[in-house]
Amino acid sequence: MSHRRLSTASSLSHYQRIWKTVNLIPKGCVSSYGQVADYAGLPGRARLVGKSLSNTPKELSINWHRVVRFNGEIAFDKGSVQANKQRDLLQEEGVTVINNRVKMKDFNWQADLATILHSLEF
DNA sequence: TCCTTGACATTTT
DNA sequence: TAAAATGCCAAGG
Repeated sequence: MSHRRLSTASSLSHYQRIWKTVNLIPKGCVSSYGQVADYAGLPGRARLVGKSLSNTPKELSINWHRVVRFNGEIAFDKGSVQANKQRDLLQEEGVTVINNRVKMKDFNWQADLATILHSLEF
């Protein structure tokens, strides 16, 4: 194969960019699907973030639990196995989860541009 | 190529 | 505060 291009604008696929961005979220912080999409260079593609996380290969070990909805709500149904798992993982990191929801004002990740630009190597 | 789905977001009722 | 309507667009069938 002489030349293969995974996507039009980057050598990284959308999924790979998303996984990489998610792993930039610091311990003890959370981010929203839309925010991750923006930082990954895919504005307006929040749903794609969810899709890529659901398709994450097990061997990649992504910090999926640090991604919640824009209002701080955990995306899974309250009381579901997945929601409880995510809540436990977050609380282990010091993130308070009350009624299936995180206080975004307190825990939302504020990334600086330099971190993003440096980490995504484009 | 068309149609549906989705771990979402924003605006309007 | 809550629910509904809309917008969004890559993937998969």
